[in-house]
This record gives sequence, structure tokens and C-alpha cells, in this order.
Amino acid sequence: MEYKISKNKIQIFGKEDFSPEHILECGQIFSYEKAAGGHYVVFSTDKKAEIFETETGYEIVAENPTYFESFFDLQTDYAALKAGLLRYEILKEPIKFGHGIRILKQDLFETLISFIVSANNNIKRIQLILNRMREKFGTKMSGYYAFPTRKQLLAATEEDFSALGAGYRSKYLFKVLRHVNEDVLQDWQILSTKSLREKLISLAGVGPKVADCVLLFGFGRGDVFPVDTWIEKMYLRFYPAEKNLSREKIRFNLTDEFGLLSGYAQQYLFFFMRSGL
DNA sequence: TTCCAGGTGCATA
DNA sequence: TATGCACATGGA
Repeated sequence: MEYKISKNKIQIFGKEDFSPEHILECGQIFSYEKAAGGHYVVFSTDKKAEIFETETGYEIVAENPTYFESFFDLQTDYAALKAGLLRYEILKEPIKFGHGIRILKQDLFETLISFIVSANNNIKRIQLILNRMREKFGTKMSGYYAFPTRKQLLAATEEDFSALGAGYRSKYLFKVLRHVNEDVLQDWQILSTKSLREKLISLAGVGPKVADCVLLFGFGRGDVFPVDTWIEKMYLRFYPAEKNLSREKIRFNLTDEFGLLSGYAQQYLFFFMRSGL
């Protein structure tokens, strides 16, 4: 996909491999909104990007275009990725439906905190809780709030998180903030997916599913397949012969089948299942 | 009222 | 190793 970076924007040429709606509504990110004009606004750490549709594609307007070049994974050739995925029969319809999905490369700390909140929760409420967290603890920018840093969140008590609506996950947040910081997470970049996964699962409130989401949406590891309630439904639908498998077994089978493309396959299937088709 | 949502931790066998 | 249950919260 062709794109061009200038001082305060990125021009995307073509719409087939970049769909703001599909990228943002496919459940990998919670901090975005649809503005009054109909365009999307995305928030990541202390940064903001606005995405406008043009005749030939899209424009990402931001103060830090190179940050969002990486964030939107623009250097990866999704046409080639999709060509690889289309070898799988069950992905044909989901890919057609979710064309233009890209896996975001999100901030590690923000992704970890966000997906701890996501456990056994629904997307609307996750967004609500995270927005409250920004407003309560994050730095005020012009017109929005930055995602709070670890240092800012260390000031929060368990009761503070409960007041945001985090429920029983409040104690997990409180604990995790005292076990990792942004630098530790960066240091983990060099680890293999397997060791990194073990590190993440050792954290409070992080099990197999949350770890896989952080691995995929933060660390950019394509060789994981997060299994949640929607993927369980998907599995029942597309592999009806295999019933009553544990999530661990489902995860094993799917990563075995899709290998390094697991994460990408997962996003198309997740988005497709949630659409109700 | 019960079920469900991008599940995890913990006790038990 | 695997199974079962509790856990906050709010919308359907």
C-alpha cells in the first residue's frame, strides 16, 4: 500500500488495505471515538490522530506522523498477508468482510493495562472505564487526556480503580503497577514469544487470553491466537466436530493451524463473529 | 431475573 | 493436570 508522510500528516493511497472503521472497531483498541463530522479520532499514550477519508484514500492528521506510521503498521504489506490467509477456506468470508483491518502496534504499558480491564468485560464498558482513567489520572492535553503513565497510576488506590468501575480487576491493576514499569516491558521485547508469554502470565490479572492480546497488539507477535468467548463461538461454528474443548486446547489447535499468521487470522475471525453474520 | 461480556485466581482432586 | 466456582458491573 502506498503512503506518503509529511510534517503533520500521512496520506494513504487506496482503501482496500486500510479501513479506519475496521481497524478501530475490531476490538484491538479501546481509545478512539467517532467525531461529529463522521471521521475517527484515535488516542495512544499522549498522542492523538484524526483520520479523514479522501477521494483516493485516507489522511492521518497528527503531530507525530512517524509514530502513527508504526502504530498503523503501514510498512507491512497486508495484501501479501491476506493472500497467504486466503489459502484457508474459513477465512475467505471474514477477510472479505473485514478488509482493511490492520494489527496496530500499540504502546506496551497502555495495552497491558487496557487488556487487564478487558477481562470478562464488554467493549463499551472497557472504553468507559479507560476513558475515566484518562480523565482522572492522565495529563490534560489540548482537547483530550493522555493515557496515564505508570507513575501517575501509582498514585491510585484500589478504591480509586473501583470508583472508575473496574470492579474486581482493581486489585490486579494495583498489583501490576507495582511489578512492572514501561522500561521493563521494553526490555521484554527481545524475549521469545514463549518466554514473554510466561512473563506476562505471571502478572496479576493476566492469563492466557490477556497475555496473547498484549503479545499481539503491543509486542507485534503474530504467532499467538487470543481465545475469548467470541473465538469459542467461532470454533464451535467452524469446527463443529470438535466439541467441549478447553480454551487451552482450542488455542493450541488454532496456533498449530495458522502458525505465524495466527494473530491476523484471529482478528478477521473475531471481527466477523462479532458482526453477527 | 438471568445471562453475558475480548477471563483470571484459587481451591480441590 | 483439569475442573469448578467466585468475582464487579451494567446492558440486553
